[in-house]
Amino acid sequence: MCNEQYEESKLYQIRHSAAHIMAQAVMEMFEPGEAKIAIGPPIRDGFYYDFDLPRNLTPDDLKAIEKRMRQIIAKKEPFVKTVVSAEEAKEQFADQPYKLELIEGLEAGGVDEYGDEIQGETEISFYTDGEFVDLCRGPHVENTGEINPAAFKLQSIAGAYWRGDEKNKQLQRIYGTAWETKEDLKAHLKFLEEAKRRDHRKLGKDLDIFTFDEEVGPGLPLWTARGTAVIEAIENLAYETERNHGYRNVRTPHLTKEDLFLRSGHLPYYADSMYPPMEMDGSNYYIKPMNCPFHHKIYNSKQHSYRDLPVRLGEYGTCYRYEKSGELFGLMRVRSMQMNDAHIYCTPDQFEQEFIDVINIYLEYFKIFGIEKYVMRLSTHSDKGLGKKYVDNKEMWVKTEQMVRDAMDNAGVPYVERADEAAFYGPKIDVQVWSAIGREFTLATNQVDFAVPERFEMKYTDEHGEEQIPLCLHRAPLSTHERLVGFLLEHYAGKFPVWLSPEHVRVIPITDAHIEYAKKLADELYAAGFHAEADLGNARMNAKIRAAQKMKVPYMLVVGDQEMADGTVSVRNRDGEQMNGVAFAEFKAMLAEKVASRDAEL
RNA sequence: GCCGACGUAGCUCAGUUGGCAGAGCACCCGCCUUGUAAGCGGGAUGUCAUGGGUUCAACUCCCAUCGUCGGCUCCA
Repeated sequence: MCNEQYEESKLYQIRHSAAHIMAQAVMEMFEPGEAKIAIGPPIRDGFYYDFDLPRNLTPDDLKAIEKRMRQIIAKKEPFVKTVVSAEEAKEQFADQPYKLELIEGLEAGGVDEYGDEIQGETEISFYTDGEFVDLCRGPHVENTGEINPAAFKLQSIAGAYWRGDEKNKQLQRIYGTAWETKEDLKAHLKFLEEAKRRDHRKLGKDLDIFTFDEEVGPGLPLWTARGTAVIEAIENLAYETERNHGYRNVRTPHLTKEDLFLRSGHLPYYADSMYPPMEMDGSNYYIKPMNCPFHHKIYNSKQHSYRDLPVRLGEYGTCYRYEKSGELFGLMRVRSMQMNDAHIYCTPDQFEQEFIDVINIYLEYFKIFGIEKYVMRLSTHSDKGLGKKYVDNKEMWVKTEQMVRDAMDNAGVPYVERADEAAFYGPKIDVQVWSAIGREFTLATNQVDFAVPERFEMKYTDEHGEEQIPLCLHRAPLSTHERLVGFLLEHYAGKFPVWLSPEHVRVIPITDAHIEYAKKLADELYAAGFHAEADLGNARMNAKIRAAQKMKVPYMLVVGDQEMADGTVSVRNRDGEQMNGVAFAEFKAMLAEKVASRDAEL
């Protein structure tokens, strides 16, 4: 459901009304004037309300609040709208500082009670149900009885900064979910359970892809042999694709003197998210949080003619960023990451083609991975951020943003624009994707950099023999290994296509008599470059098949007397399809073709 | 970093008012010699996250630290 439809739906009113009823129930828990209320909008699947309370809420409180909400619902109190003047509003909420701030915002105009910009006349209104009055533009259901008492549930308590600013006071937020029917609620809770099963953190453990260890440190994943197999398949794809698009690979160190990051301009902006420096021989050395400046130095290591451009330097570089502890999230936000990085140096004339070529690389990858739902987002600067978040050069911002728009429009690639989301050195196209369980991620990025080439004094000689400054593109179509594998685990629910699979094939002997043969086949497959294992454990064949199924191994080779006698295998795929009497050489050839083709089907 | 919850075997989890640390799966051993999603029997498995404290006695109560999770903030 798109936003506009949602905002006009009954469900939206139900959730909005449930938020009011919840606030009412919370207010009743405290002495008059003790509980301060902030805002409480509907959100996807539910609603929340923010409170400033004399004590912290506990999970037990949620049960009591739910109970009280059901009592309010039973009263069938009508929701009544009253349009008031700013003065009346201030009088009503004299002891509610957050509401007063909102009213002042409404009075000043241009901003609604959630801080979003609004157009047209600002009308201040109340919604009243029973004893409870809230500053609200509505709409709501007719009366509290329209909320199904069996179709809502309070879910969690969280801290949330007033107006989303960490300099402000942190409020207590209660999240709830509300639906029209009990069945809808049950379905939603079931979906949440299902999402847990498809969570990359669980799948990563079950499928033995990666692990974290407290002694190693938070946000520092360890890739197992199986995980590394997946990563290497991705790297092969990247190297092959980039080769086809004219990239050259480079390699750079993990450490550098601070001078480099001072020149790049990163240090003043990002020192907080870098690991602290190591002092050595009178210099401060930093572990690299990005690869860019190294590539710039490689560009600068020799002269360039316009005839050499574009120069495209690629590297799967490992970077380290000190993400704040609360920001870490499985493989999706980590402190060590290997980026599918590359920098393209080109003339302004070449910009459009280069930019679109990067977009085309995305599209190639999305096709291979079967990623159908994505949104390209053009992130632009904001004037208020100039000189702070953004390089202070408005002319270049406006110019490069238009260059990106033109490139996207001319290529016919749809995108949305979002202001105040750019990198500090230029506008960018981020690609948002959604995993199978609905989680949104920025996967790929394609960034224009008009600032750094000048800082690094990068040059090329044009056809008139004059020195020019190139443009730079930063791009990471496959994101980082960490984020991509995390995403793909959820995207495929662990059922990797054969070419990406951590284990292509598992050989299963039927009895002890076939162990040697099974081992021989697995060794031969491994030597031929496949990820092959033999299950030689003390268990029945059926149990071994079950184990392989649970690991989502695409192919199982079951071998017994028959197969040993005639040099064949019984091929079973993870969809349960079975082919008996396949010559081993034939299977090997089929697997080789399957892996090379990157075919999604078994 | 902030608010809150949680941390017991490799995994998933139980553990009563403070009184001998448990189950299933996995693992190891044995039996069976098996034909496409769990054969049977036996066995080993713990710094109850870490460090303090209270107590005759702490997995259990208190404090601190570390880590994870749900959010907020952030994501070059």
